[in-house]
Amino acid sequence: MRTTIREVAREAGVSPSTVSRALSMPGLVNSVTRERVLRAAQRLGYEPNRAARGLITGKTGNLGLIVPDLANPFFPSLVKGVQARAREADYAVFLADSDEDPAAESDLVRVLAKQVDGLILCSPRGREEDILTLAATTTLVMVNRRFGRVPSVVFDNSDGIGQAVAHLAALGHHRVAWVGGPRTSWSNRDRIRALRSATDAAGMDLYVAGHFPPQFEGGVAAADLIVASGVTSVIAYNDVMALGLLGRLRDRGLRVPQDLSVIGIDDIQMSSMSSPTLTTVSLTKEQAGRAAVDLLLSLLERPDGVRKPRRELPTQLLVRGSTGVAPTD
Amino acid sequence: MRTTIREVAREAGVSPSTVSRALSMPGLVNSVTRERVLRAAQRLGYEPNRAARGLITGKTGNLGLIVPDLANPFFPSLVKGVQARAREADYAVFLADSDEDPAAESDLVRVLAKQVDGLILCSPRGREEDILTLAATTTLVMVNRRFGRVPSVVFDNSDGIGQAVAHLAALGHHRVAWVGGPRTSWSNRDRIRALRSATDAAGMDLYVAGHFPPQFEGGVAAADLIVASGVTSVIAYNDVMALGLLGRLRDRGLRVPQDLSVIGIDDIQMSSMSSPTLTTVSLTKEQAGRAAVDLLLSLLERPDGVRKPRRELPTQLLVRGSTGVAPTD
DNA sequence: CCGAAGTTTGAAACCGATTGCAGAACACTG
DNA sequence: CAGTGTTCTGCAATCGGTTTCAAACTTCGG
Repeated sequence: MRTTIREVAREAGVSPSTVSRALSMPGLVNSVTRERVLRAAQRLGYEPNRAARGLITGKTGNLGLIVPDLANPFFPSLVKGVQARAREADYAVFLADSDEDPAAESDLVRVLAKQVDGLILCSPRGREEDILTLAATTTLVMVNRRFGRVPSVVFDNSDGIGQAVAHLAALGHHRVAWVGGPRTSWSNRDRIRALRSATDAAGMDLYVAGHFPPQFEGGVAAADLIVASGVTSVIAYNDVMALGLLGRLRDRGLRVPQDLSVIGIDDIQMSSMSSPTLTTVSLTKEQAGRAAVDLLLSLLERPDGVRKPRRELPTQLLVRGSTGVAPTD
Repeated sequence: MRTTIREVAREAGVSPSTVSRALSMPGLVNSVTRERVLRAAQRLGYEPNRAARGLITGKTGNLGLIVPDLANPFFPSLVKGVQARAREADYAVFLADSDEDPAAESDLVRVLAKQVDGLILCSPRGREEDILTLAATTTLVMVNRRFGRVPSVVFDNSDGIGQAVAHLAALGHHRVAWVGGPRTSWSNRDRIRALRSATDAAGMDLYVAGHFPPQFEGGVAAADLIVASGVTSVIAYNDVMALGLLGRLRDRGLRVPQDLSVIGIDDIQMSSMSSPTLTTVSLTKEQAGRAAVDLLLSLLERPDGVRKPRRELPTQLLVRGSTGVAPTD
């Protein structure tokens, strides 16, 4: 049986109220009494019961995190960041994986929302109105998506993709292809917009290969289109797809980067392990997790007066082995 | 403000006690009353407050899951399984990542243990006595490790590795190397034991290349030892290491599987995407997550009388592109 | 038709904390 | 020394459920 506040009170010779105050509003209790209480609590190994506290304060001390697919290597890093930051702030994290299923997602959200103080939601494809409804009743932060006044943490795709295009231009490339992710994904739209303006500015030709599932197979599927299009360089929606691309290109006997330069986005672990290693726009995924928690916590503290309910995280091109000078042909 | 049991009671014209009973012990209340209560609850969208319920029942309805490193592709699958099964049983899951740090781990455990009904622990390297102490005060299930009477879910390494050795033997290999994982990891010890008895039985020579970190770099580091040892085949502690091995072998100009056959263990996604694709001992990771939850829930129901507090999951060799007939030389 | 047994229901206590309110103790002012 | 503030502490109510206990009402056998 766990020790209760009453036992601590008895041990310290004070009332439970005093114990409660000594622990959570130390200023309100005489310093010698406080000392006595703290020692008693220490001696008995007392830790307040969160459920009981939550019952009266209305706070649970928990955060919820919903991701579409943990198997996608982007998310574990994010989760780690959320986890770590939440722990520092003494919050515990409920994790839910919606398996890319919007229906499951809204169920999860509904169940989870009741048990947490706030939610972090990665829902690249959920309907905007659903999210708005949710945001009206729950404190939430979106990751990797932005619309309306919903607080969010996103990456500065523009900057990273700008760097990538500049890198390709510097290597003498004039034609670049885009291997797109899911049509409905916010970040896919954001990235292609960024890419368009970068290639326009650099005077490069852009070939858009359309939309593919954001998995290895998606990259494989896109490869032949890319080759046929006659570009000398390609940027993929994410690293996993870029790796699929590399695999298929190798199978077809094309050399990367001699024949074709390839750039991914994300900087997942595997991208430094492929051969050639993958040049990629690195996203600070753990940072994003931490930032989302920070934002959420400040929203919980003062629901209205948060200066910047939208955070944008830096991105950085990492040049590795999959990009090289354009073929002279 | 959420609707409380009292509002439902008023709406249905009964007392709160009756509402409580109608919902959680339906047999104890008259069927027409029950109907009325259920309809009222429905109408008001009532959902019991878990904290309040937990306060009196002593149950939280939550499970805790502690993994050493989410970035290791083995774990996301496990987490998904745990998640999915827990949701079916109407439990929520607290996830904690200990970052491979045993000290952090015991902190996490202590914090988490108070907020959950039971814990699932993946702690390949934690001290046995710590885990035993913990098991004495908390209902817990270990995954991928087994000792004492602590309930556990493990894989049948023996079978899978037996299949791998038989496969190699059938291809004409007589010498096989083992690329070991962390010295202190339980599954590493279990696997090498299984491998020893399989190679002995098959009359094959076994070269043990020692211990390496269970990451890509570990496989890279082991590669040259393997080559120098003159074996024709190699089994790695896990897929990530096997991929590292493949990478380094390619860099050195060796052909897989013509010069050397490589087998991994885990069947992570990436292993079907490498080139060559990786022959591997497939572990049913999601199954393991589900099994751990099942075991945990049955332990919670009847703390003593669980027939089999240790579950062993099947393993299956998947033959892909990285194994072939032994070089004739 | 009465008493015993069985059903249903509600009142009230309780889980373990927090907090509004009021009284006690003490210091300070005039 | 009375009067007025401060500071500190305890009582009791409260959060939203569950559960014990007993009362009220049925049902049934004799």
